[in-house]
Amino acid sequence: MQEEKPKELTFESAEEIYKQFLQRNKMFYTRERAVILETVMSRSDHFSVDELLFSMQKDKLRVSRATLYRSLSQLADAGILIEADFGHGHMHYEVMGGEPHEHLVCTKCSSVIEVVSPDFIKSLQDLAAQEHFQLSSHKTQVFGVCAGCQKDK
Amino acid sequence: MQEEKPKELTFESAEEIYKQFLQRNKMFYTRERAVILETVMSRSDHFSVDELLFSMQKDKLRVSRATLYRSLSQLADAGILIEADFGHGHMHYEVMGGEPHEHLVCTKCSSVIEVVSPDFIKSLQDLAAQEHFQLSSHKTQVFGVCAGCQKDK
DNA sequence: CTTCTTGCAAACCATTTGCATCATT
DNA sequence: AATGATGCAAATGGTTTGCAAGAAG
Repeated sequence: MQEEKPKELTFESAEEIYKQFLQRNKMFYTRERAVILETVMSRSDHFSVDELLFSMQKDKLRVSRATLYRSLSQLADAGILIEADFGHGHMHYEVMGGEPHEHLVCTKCSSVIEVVSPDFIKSLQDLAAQEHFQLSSHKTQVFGVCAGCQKDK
Repeated sequence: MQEEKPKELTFESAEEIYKQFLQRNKMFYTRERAVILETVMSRSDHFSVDELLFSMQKDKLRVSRATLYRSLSQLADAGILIEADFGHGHMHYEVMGGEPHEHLVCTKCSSVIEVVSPDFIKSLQDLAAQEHFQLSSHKTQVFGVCAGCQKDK
C-alpha cells in the first residue's frame, strides 16, 4: 500500500487525456495544441495567458493569442489545467495534480500564498457533501491581507 | 447574555460609517451617495451594478453608471458592502453583516447557494491564522456543480 | 471661493468571435 | 474531400477615466 501520493500529471499522461478529450469531441490534435500542451506541462506555477504567450515567443514558438485562449479553455475542460481567478483582472492557470492546496490571495499586494491544509480541505468537502455539491477541484480562493501588508499599514 | 446575534447593519448605522469614511478621506456626502446608500441598504440579496441601476431607474432615482461604480467601490472600502466575484463576468455586491455564510457557485447554471457553516468558517479562520493572513470578511467563493445540474448530465 | 463630484463619452483591456485560409483526418 | 483549426482584426462588455459643468463645505 504505497499509492497515497497524488498522481503527478506528466506530459505523456496529459497528452493521452487531451487526445481522448479531443476525439470524444470530434476535434483534431494539431501542431499548435501539442506545442501549447508541452509548454504548459513544463510549468509548475500559476501563469496568465500573457505570461505564457511571452514565454512561448521567447522560445520561438508561435501561436496566436486567440488559439492560446481557445486551447487553455479546452485544457481546463479536459481536466488538465485548473482555472484560477485571483481577482487580478485576468485568468490564471495551473497544471492539475500535485498536493491539493489553497490559494490565499492578498488584496493589497496581489501575492498568492499556497497553503496545503488537509483539515481545511476536509471541511470544504464536508460542506460540499452536505449540499450535494460537487466541488470543482480546488478552485476555492481565500481573500485577505497577507502578513507583510499588515505591517505597511 | 443575549448579544450573540451578528450586528445587523441598518441604514442609520451604515450612514454613520459612510459619513465618517468620507470625512476621513476629505470627501463629501452628496445627494447621489445618499440615494445610493439608501437603495443599497434596502436590498438583502446579491446584486450586480446593472440590477441596481435598473431598479433605481424604475424608482425614478437617477444616477449615472459611472457614479454607481464609484460609489459601490467606496462602500466596499468603507466596509458596508462586500464585493463578490461569482465568475459571472461582473461584480456582485451584498450588504455586510448578517450570519456569516459561504457562497457555493454552480459553474453550470450560475446559481449561488448560501450556506451557513460555523465549522467551515472555523477551519477557514484557522487556516488564515496559521499564515498570519487577515481574512477579508467572507469573500471566499466555492465553485462546483450544484445538485440539480448533476442530474441533467 | 475652493475643493470635490457628477455625467457624459471615450478609453481600456481581457476575452471572444467572424471569416478567409490552411491543416488534419 | 470533408470537417475542423488557425490567425487576424474587429467586436464585446464590464469597468475606468478625462474633462467640463455643477454641488458641497
